[in-house]
Amino acid sequence: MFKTAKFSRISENIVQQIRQAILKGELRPGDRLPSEKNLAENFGVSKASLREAFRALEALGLLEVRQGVSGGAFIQKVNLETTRDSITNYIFFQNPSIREFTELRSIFEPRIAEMAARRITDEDMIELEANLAQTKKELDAGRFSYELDISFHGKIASVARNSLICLIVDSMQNALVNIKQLIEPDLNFSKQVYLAHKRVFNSLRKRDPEKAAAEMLKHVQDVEKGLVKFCDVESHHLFGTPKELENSDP
Amino acid sequence: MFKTAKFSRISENIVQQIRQAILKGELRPGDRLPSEKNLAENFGVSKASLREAFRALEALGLLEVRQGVSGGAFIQKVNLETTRDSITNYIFFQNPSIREFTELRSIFEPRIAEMAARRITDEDMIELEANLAQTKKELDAGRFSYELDISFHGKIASVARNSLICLIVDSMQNALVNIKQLIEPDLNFSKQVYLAHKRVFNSLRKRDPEKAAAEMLKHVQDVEKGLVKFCDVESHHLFGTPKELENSDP
DNA sequence: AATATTAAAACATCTGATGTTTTAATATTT
DNA sequence: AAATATTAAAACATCAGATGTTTTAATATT
Repeated sequence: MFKTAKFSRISENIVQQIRQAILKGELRPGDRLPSEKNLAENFGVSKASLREAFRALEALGLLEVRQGVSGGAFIQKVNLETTRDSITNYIFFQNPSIREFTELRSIFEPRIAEMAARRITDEDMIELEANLAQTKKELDAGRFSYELDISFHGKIASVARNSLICLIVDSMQNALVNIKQLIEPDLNFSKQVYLAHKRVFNSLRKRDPEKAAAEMLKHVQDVEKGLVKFCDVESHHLFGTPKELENSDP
Repeated sequence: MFKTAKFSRISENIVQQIRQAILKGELRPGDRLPSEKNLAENFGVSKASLREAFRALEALGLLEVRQGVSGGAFIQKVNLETTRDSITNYIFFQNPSIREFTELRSIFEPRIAEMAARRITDEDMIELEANLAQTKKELDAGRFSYELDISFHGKIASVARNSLICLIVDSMQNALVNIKQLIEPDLNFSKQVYLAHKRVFNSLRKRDPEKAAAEMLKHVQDVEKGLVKFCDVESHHLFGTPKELENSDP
């Protein structure tokens, strides 16, 4: 099934062969690879090298290795979390300004809200309402839940019925959490977010695309203002000033 | 510097410790970790386990390991390619419909063109012009270059001066290539793309945001029509029908 | 000063032994 | 017969140590 490993690093060669087999459709989610011992023999490499390849494939989200008698290496569908984490890593080093961030969100969040207003079902509304109720509860207890914030935007994205959009929204939201968690949660800010979410929801309930888009745009822009206020006002960057991230030799 | 490794899989534990150290700013791009031997001793693990962790970190784009006397494990900035490949993997399994794809591109490509029209410099124009000239040359030779297509959209995204937008455009464009390469390049389609790019460029040159947005929207929608025509019209999915991707037991 | 040689640092790979997890199969009990 | 407990084997996890390869800084030579 596989060619003998050659070229530079063996594990990398194996990773590429398996990734290609997946992209070509020869290996599919759920498929189990032969046992370490057998596969190492097939590839003509040692167990150690094969295991290094497995760790890389796991990091990419393409493989899951389980112990036990019915265990082994199973091909996996790459999931949202893996992809989002990769994007978060990238954004961390890119260290975009809050302006860049808001610019992007201003582009797609209103459009998503618009789409959601057209496509929302009664079940979706129930879920969003539950989210708002929970958020209110947290707020009354003096807390702000990042999970609920992510989940609100994520739910709207999912109502738009577009998996690509879901990925982007989730990733951006996730990156935002990384900054928000560094800030002491300001209760007034939290309340503003809650009220904005509520206004968006009301527009969705009325199935009013234009209003939904307008409310969402305002929300995104208000969040930016909040972020700029809390963050290092000099830098306006999410993960510290660019200078701090420059390379240093001790 | 590092705690002794505990919990489930040792390599995963090490990956998390190093990733956290990076996100906390304790490790920065260019930093060199101690040698395999020393670091394994520090962590209290075997060389094999440490190497597995290294392979995972390399897959995530966070580390580069080099051989030789001045070699070692160096922390890296996660680059665009790594992130884009991760997104491509996700999109492969998600297998979005061409409609979803176009829907997303319709949202941001026009806005990007609009931004580019406001921010474009003379140097940018020269680069775009060179891209068009090359595309024309290829076209006259009866060829169509995916690289040039990617590069055109990528360049406009870069003119918008927003790294997040660059990532998204590049990723989507990259995923599109995966499908386009499966299709025999239709010369008429190629020519349409070229002419559309030219119209977008002309709007940018005139620094006319509205026109640029309108031309770009039309281009994206025309590309969809082309894709739908070439692809399996039944499925309208980029990577084969969803049925084909279902799990199978041989 | 330029070039060739060399030696050492650091990773790359392999082998084989031992330990741990998981579960299917079996045995036992109720 | 059904529920429960036991067991054994499959498969991965980890380790230790030997050997090989790459790369380059240091040295020697021209």
